[in-house]
Amino acid sequence: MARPRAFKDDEVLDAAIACFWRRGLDGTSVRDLATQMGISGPSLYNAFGDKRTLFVEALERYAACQMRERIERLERQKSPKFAIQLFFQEVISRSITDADQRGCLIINSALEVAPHDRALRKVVVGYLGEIECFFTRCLERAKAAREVPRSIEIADTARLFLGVLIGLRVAARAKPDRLLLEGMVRPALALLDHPKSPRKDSQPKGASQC
Amino acid sequence: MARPRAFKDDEVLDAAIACFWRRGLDGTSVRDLATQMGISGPSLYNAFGDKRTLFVEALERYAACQMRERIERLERQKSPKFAIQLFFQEVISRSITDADQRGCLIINSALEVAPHDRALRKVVVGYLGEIECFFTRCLERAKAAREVPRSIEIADTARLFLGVLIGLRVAARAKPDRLLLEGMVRPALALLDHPKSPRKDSQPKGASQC
DNA sequence: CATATTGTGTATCGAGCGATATAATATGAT
DNA sequence: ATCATATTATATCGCTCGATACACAATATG
Repeated sequence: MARPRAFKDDEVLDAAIACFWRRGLDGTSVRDLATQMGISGPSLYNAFGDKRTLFVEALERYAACQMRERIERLERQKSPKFAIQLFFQEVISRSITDADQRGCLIINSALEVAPHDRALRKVVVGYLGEIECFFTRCLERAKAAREVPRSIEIADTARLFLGVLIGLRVAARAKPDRLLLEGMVRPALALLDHPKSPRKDSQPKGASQC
Repeated sequence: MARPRAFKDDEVLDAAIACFWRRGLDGTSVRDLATQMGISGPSLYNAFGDKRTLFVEALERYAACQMRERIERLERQKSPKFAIQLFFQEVISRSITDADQRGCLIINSALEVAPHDRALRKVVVGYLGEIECFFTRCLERAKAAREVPRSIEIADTARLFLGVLIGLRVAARAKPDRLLLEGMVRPALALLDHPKSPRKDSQPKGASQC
């Protein structure tokens, strides 16, 4: 029995995500947020508490709309091995396309805010764990389906993929170069191929440029 | 023919490194810097220009004293394969020991400042390139010495190691857990082992905890 | 319609930011 | 010793930060 909101929470939250994604938590001012969200400062505080709380909600919505969306969509693939390949292909594609070089909000937060904020660290670690579990599930299914070599160590390989993903997204913020990013991923994905598969082994010769 | 500095540039620069390493460029105030460096604000500006210039110099000194020191020291190892293994072992050890979870200043900067600062991006990309080249050189030597399988693709494997290193250092800032970090690295380093090596293949069974 | 309750916009709070004007201080060259 | 020059500390600049006090606007219930 009072005046209703003049905006939808999810829509302004998307604008907040855009801000935090580009500039991080500290790099985004409340004024930036209010402007991009199309509301005024006090409305922001009234609806979301304070800046940090808004960040937590934006991060959660990001996780749902970006990370989990991709995971669930790819996991509907018939081939779990192909799901993993598509995952990296998609991330690389996004990374070299994005003009703002935003990377991944979760991974950006792992570096920016996790070390200084215990509560947020737990949240971020949880999201990273979800990604690792996606890899784990895919690897289990792939192994059961004989899509990958029997010798693969699932837990460690999932951790490797998580590491490569993080490395990929961070490297892309500084150097969004397709050669670099695909080169990073290729030897990791090659672990999924059967060792006796057809060898197209010819490698470019010559000394390195170092 | 004037009043001499009351401090040594390198010493106060080390204090500046400590600040930037813990809190980043934006997270460190000039007052923090001056206090930790043991000098006053105007002295800082007189000696180093402005905050960003100080950061560039601190980053360069970090690269010299931390990154290149490790690279050059490990490259004096007889075995290039062992050099790579030691590299990761050392980084993991530091990562889980560091109470402040500072990670690597270069990698932190790749994420914090590189996307928004063209000049600094080139600097950071240069440092990352030095790391990649370290891996490349080690792999070339290892291959020539038959320490690693002939089938290894040097360029991509070096990129993978760079990616895993970045992933490792970022993940460690959020979750400095030995199991996770060593698990990440293990399958990557396993690429360096000869495929026919003794199989200690027994893997822990059971479903994952996801 | 009247009232209670909530959302909104203007204007502003104190605090901290990066950077400096100013003047006193300390040294090498003459 | 004196001067020229560079370094130093105090105090403060204008600005932006996150967060709010306040008054007004809009709706559900009586």
